[in-house]
Amino acid sequence: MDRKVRLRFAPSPTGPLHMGGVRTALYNYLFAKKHGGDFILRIEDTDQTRYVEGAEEYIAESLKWCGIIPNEGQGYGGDCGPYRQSERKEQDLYRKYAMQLVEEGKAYYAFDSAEDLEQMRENLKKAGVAAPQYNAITRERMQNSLSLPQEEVEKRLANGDPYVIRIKIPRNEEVKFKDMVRGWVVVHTSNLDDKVLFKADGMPTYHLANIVDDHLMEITHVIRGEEWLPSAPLHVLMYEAFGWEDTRPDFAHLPLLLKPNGNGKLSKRDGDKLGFPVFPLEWKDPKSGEISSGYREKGYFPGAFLNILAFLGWNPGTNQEIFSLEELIEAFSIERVGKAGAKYDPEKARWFNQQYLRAKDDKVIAEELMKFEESKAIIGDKDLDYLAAVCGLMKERATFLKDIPKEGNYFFAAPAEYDEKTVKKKWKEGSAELMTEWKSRLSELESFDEEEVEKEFKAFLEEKELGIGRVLPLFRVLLTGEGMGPSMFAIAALLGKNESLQRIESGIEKLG
RNA sequence: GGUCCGUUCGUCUAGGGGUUAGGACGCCAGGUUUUCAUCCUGGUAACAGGGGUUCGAUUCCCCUACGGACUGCCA
Repeated sequence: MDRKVRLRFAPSPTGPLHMGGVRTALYNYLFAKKHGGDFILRIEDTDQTRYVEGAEEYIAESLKWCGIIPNEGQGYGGDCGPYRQSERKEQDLYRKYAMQLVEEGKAYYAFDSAEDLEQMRENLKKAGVAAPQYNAITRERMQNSLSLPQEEVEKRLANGDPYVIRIKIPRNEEVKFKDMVRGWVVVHTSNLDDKVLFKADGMPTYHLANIVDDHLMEITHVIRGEEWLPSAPLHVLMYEAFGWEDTRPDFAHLPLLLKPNGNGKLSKRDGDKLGFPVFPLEWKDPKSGEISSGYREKGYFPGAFLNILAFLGWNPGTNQEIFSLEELIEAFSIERVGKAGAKYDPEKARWFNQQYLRAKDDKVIAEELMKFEESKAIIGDKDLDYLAAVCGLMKERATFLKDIPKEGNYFFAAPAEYDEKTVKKKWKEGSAELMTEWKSRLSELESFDEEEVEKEFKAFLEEKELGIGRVLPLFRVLLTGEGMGPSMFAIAALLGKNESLQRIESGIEKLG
């Protein structure tokens, strides 16, 4: 087979995409790009009852922010559209395929109501059956085109009685397929039930829509979460029923993302409870108005976010950990995806972002910083060059972009208060005089750059016969209000002569 | 309950029949630094348990335990 590699990401717009979903999208994207293939975005909105306002837009925006750009699909065009399943349904596409299976005896009509089904399950449970199924045995007692006389079926159909179409799972067969990450998986058909393929509302279920669309869109590889593993045998059976086994995509089921502490998979609820986002972008629930934080708003770089995600379940087999998207494409291979669930570690996520921050150009950081309103409020009208210089000094000690103006607020305004601990420890009798003297020394300086200030300071120390620890903290606290920070001489130089002198003066006044 | 999937330092993981079981995050200690951070050096810490197979098993097989997913006219 030398078909063109084509992968799709097929989320359903039932809420914001969470980080596990983004990882699935990423792996699909990486695999596609690695093999020179297509990456398609398809919207699986066959459940009208679960439609959530804004969710589809959220998905699109999230992928854009991450830089996972489909080259085909909803919002991107292509020859296999529409890419929204609710629109494909309009063409009666899915009904046609479901009917094909009915006509071939591989699927059947079922007329049972929700109550009937509930009743059946309850009865079976009472009888000691732990997992009641609609299957080869129970369907005999239900109302369907396999159990009812043909005239009755035709009558009901003609009558317009609501019905669904169920797949007729073959008896006593082994379903076998080779998962790209797990190897051979074998399931006996006696454990499978007659899943609904086509719903009473005229919509296909996930299973039907998924298989039909993957086939029509010529998908070659399906990479999805482990939660789909149990229904993979059903899908294999469906490809066989349709006679599409030759072009059936290969499957890969990804390990789940687990919550950092305790057990269970990472859920939407965990994030803000445990102090980290689970969503790429901030999300406001349209109904409850509840806000969930996002990586973007928290200050993560999209590249760092992707890097974090890539390493949750995959590794390159080398010691390299920092990968650009291009490098990920180059290095990715599905064989190196692990089988076990990965606990998400927010600490390591922060480390990744720190690495990205450090590697970035000061000017780029400065520009990106201006995108955050809260940062802009601190920065004020300072120009970009100044801001870039601040970033240069601060980025080594920051994890997020926004830390820079927050922790370096003294670059933008004179300190309003002075670090208590430092003042208590260092500001003593004679400190005011000492600093006044230092101030006059500074005022005589002709060029006020880092080297000059440092040279002058050293000379001052020597004259006074004082240790650096006696004087520098005073200088720092007057200029910044802090007891720690980057090089004092660089700070002074950046603030400039006037501002520095002024701060010393007003500081001395306040501290006495 | 049933079916399926999984199990190497606290976490992400490499490795794989004979290794001092490697790296990264975190943590700890030391060095550098005016301070904090960075940076450097070092340290802490793991093959779930039990049976096989084998000269030898963490690696292969089986069982147990534990964890997870699924078990909807949801996806």
